[in-house]
Amino acid sequence: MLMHNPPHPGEVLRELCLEPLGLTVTAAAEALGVSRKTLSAVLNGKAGISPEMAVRLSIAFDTSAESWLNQQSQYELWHAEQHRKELNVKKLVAA
Amino acid sequence: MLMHNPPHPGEVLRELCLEPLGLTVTAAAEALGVSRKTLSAVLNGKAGISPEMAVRLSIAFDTSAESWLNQQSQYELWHAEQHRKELNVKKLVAA
DNA sequence: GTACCCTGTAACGTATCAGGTGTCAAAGCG
DNA sequence: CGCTTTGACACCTGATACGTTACAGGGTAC
Repeated sequence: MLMHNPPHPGEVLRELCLEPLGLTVTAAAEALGVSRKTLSAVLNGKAGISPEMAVRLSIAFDTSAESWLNQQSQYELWHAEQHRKELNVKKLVAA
Repeated sequence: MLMHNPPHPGEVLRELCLEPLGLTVTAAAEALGVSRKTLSAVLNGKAGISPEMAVRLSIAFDTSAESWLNQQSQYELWHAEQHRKELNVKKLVAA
């Protein structure tokens, strides 16, 4: 299982896509077809990477949409696991 | 890429977890700690598998939360890909 | 027929969240 | 000093996950 808090996918996005290309948030947002705020929110961890956003990233940066979505899933899953004991779930099959 | 419409993860859940164990929706919902309506919505494709639900499933059925979440991601991604051409995204790196 | 259980679903309210528009502070440039 | 650009924030909207309650329909047992 994941032991440590994974970084926001937006953090990875900034380091792996924007910075290497010297792209500003405004320029990247325009290319992606979203508002500056929307991209800004993603980059700062205020919003996740939606399936639609993953497709946008895959087109603009010629990457895999799945990888972005998987990163997002792992991030959300890690946070959900932190509340595992409060879920009050009964086991239906033996562990 | 995915060529065909993937099934709702809820459909898989019903066939792989509920039916083999002879579980009713009511019984499974109670064990999972959610309302019958919530589980029913998932099973019938009216709702997706949330990260929290994935953790619930992993506990109750001793399965991988990741696999459920990945199925959900693939499902959402396939639908998002269907609108790829309407997104108006500019390529920032060569394909 | 009557009673009971299981199911799906509609209506209502809650919380969360992606996204857009508008505004504002800070930094760069004439 | 102005002025543009950039990036972050506040507010509103639409969608969704979840809960409760209630209803209609199909079984099955009595």
